[in-house]
Amino acid sequence: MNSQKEKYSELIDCLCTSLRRSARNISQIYSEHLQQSGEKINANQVSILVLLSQIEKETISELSNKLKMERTTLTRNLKVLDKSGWIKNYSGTDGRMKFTKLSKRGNQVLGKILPYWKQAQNKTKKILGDDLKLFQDNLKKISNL
Amino acid sequence: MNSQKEKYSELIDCLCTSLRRSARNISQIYSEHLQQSGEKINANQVSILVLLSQIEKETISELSNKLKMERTTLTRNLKVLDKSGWIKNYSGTDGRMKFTKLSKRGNQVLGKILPYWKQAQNKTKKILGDDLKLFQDNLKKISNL
DNA sequence: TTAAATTATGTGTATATACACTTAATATTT
DNA sequence: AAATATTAAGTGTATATACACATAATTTAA
Repeated sequence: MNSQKEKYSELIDCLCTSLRRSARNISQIYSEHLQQSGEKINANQVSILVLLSQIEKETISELSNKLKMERTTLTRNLKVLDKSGWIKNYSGTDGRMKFTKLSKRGNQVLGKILPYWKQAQNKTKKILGDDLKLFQDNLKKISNL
Repeated sequence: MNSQKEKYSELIDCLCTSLRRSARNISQIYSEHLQQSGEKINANQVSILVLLSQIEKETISELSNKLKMERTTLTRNLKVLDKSGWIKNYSGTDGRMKFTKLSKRGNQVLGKILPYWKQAQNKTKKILGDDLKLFQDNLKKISNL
């Protein structure tokens, strides 16, 4: 059945598949570099800590909006960060809300991994060369689809 | 501590984070379109079935190389496809190897989701416009980092 | 003010991902 | 041929992801 092969051949150039594949690989690259800091931390965890470093304290829902990450996914991700002592949780007047903040140790870890993150980022930028800005713009477009 | 905010501000433009975010979102888009076929299938599962449609039968290791997907990840992904009856497994003369092939039902499913996949793919292509080819090239570069 | 609707968050379940380790089979070495 | 090394695949564990559903607190409507 050679017709089958041709029937689905266009499905090979799937943009979703390509993006997932790239995300897998770049996650590996970044995480490998981060390992060299001696901290047991990965790229996804860093991205959340970085957001926390840029704000005072915010609710899970607000954070999930900014990260464009499903709220319940974030809940589970935060649990891991909490276990490592990198974040701190607070409650406010509204008993439903839960506020999250970067902890002192979380801040220290960010400082420690910074140079290794830079290495990974530079490595990636080098690959993209002049296409960097356009590439980032296109990623943003897809994130907002 | 405003200095902290500036100290890590460059970490916000993390290419890894952007790629992961885009991958999450595009996966949602594709999966939503695929749902409309009536089949309970997602974009990742399609990508594996598509690869299988292009080959005769291959070992897990060979498949994981072609997909650039960790072998043990693929093992688990194949288990899901097997449960749905979309693939078929064979053993060869070498008792260690396990060969996987698209099943008749798997082939049917691919035919059924094809138009919905096309919708998602066109939607994405439209967003990228003239940047499509360059974008794909850059994704490929990152996949091969 | 009590009932109903809304809101913020968490949990159950399933899939995706990857590393460390295990197991079984084949190939190589002695 | 038996011991050793290599190879192919699976399992344990942990994290990431997302949907459906549950729960608790607050707000709105009656």
